Amino acid sequence: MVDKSLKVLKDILRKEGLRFTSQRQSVWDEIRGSHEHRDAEDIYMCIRNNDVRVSRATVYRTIDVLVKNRLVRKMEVGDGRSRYEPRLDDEHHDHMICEETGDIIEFFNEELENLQEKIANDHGYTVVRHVHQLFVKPFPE
Amino acid sequence: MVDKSLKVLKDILRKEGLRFTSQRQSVWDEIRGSHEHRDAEDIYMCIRNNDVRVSRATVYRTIDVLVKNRLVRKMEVGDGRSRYEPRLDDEHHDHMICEETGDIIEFFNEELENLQEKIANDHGYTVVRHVHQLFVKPFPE
DNA sequence: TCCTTATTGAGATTGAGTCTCAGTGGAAAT
DNA sequence: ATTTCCACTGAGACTCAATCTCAATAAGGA
Repeated sequence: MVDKSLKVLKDILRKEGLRFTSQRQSVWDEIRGSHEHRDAEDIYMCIRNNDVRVSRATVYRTIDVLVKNRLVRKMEVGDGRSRYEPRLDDEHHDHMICEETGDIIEFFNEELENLQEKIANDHGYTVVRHVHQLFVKPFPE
Repeated sequence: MVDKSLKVLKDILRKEGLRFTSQRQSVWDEIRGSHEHRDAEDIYMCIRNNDVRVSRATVYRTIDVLVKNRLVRKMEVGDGRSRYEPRLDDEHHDHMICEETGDIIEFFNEELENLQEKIANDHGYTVVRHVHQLFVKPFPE
């Protein structure tokens, strides 16, 4: 598990002609280790709390590499801070954000995906990626 | 047309207990006058170029009022600058953003809207608002 | 081990957006 | 029309996430 993820990272760095460093490993480990949707500062602080020396700049730089290589997904919730989540398995999902509790629920709907592609096609395009967020509230009762 | 939009603005300001000022009128006129998706700096500069004295702070403050009162829709494209568009008629639409040309195409699909609500309902929520953006590219050839 | 050069960290910088506060002006009351 | 109150404005300071700079460090191939 750990070794496999490590290999994934090393392979990507090699492919990109980048060096494997302990900082890059720490950032990847930190993001991979939880499925929450975390911001860069949180990731940075958690790494530091584990007594690993790393700078904010390196955290941001490493995240960029991970996002570009699809190991991490970047998302905006609307408060100015980007959130990150690992994407070990390549399954895709969208997000439902509760405006009352801040909870983030993941969902996936095949029909929705197909509909999107159809709409794009109708306009002469094909979908490269998409952002779909439902800002919701619990049913009254 | 102009008078009607002006009345809409005045009504909202009155409702909110706010005063009608020439700056607020300028900001509303500027946004209302084009259907493009513009950022605050662009709106600010265009007003200044029309020889109207207004500050960035006032542009931001006025946009907030307009957004809160649903005269203007705010959207993020992912580059850190919010974009704004007028919503005179209350029709809703989503956006398709071409990653090659930067073109922004508006679209609306009833089926999509219903599907979203259904998905939220299945999780015990109701949709308050949503963000749906398709980042697309033209079909090859 | 040596050597090249990518990487790092500390801190400066950027840039969108917000805040402060003294001066201005809208508009209600007279 | 004048007064009076207090919301509004502008200039610029400030915030905060994210990026950049550059001297020092450390991969990792030879």
